[in-house]
Amino acid sequence: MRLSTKGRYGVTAMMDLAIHDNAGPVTLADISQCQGISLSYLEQLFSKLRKAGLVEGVRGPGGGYRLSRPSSEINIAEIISAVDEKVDVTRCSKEGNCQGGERCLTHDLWMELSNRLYEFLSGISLDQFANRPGIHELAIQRDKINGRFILARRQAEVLQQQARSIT
Amino acid sequence: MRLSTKGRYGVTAMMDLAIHDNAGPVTLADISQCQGISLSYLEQLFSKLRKAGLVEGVRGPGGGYRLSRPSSEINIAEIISAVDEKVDVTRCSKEGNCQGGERCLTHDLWMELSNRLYEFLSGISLDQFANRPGIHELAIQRDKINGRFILARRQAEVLQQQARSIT
DNA sequence: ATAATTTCCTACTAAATTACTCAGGAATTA
DNA sequence: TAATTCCTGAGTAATTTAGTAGGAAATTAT
Repeated sequence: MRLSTKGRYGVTAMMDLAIHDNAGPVTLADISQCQGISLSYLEQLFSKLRKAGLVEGVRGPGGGYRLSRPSSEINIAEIISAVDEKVDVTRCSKEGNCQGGERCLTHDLWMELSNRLYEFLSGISLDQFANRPGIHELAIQRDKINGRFILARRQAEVLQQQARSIT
Repeated sequence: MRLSTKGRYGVTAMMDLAIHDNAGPVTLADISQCQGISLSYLEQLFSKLRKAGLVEGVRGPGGGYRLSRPSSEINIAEIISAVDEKVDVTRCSKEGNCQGGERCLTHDLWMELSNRLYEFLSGISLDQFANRPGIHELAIQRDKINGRFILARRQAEVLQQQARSIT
């Protein structure tokens, strides 16, 4: 059993979006800098996440990515199977050359196992991790260290809009 | 998330041992032929299974492998982590360059997730699959098709011993 | 004693996957 | 118009997977 870096990156990045969800879109440049993942690689991963309908991209300055659903409605299984290829079951299903029922036997075994695995992972939602006590504070603290002022930026935008409405 | 062929082969082969457990050691040649896995590759996998204390090898004619514990005391997690390398957690633990607590955050996330995953898989024992209704009959039927007379062979041995004890 | 059968061990290799880099295009905002 | 961001595709080095090859050591049957 292997939890590939691909899947890890995917979930970690989605965690990041979940934490900064109320503060506007998150840029891949920020995630790249904070987590030490190459920007282009992140772009490829997010291309898959977007195609799976998990995130939405916003182009242009001030843009970035945001979750397309609330984090309580996104589970780990979805993320991993969007980014990684799906768990593939026995050869049997591909080649279809079941010999005397034997192949079908192990086929069923793996079907059941991967189903149960999927069920298990889909029972864990993103917000279950993102909303754990103390995490938000930690995230803000870390953002400051990494020179990532997403919340401050958001606040500045709000103030600018207020200023505009006055003039 | 990927369930590598390595892990699949491992579990499938162990299933085979579990099913034929009461009929003496199972040769890798039999498994190789039945499941279409290369013999040398199986040998490598079983080397790992043996080092993990899951199977015992018996050399010479009539030899093979047998489970070193009853199949009810062997679980899927053990097999997979014996054959596959272990689930590795974030880079953090390796390089130890946690920046401002951020890396440690995702580290904890993955630790928890992989722990839960491991717990889940270790809750599924080998005999849970091997002793499902109808499987034993299917296995015997399949063995005949593949020219695999392990039960017959065992019976012959018993008869020979009886014959010897008479003379 | 010899031959056959099996595990056991090590080193090599082709194919696939992973984790990137690079080079640019398209949309949006300042 | 310039800057910023997403978006796309093509290429690439390192690693892993899945398998070959060749043999040594232990055991049993003849």
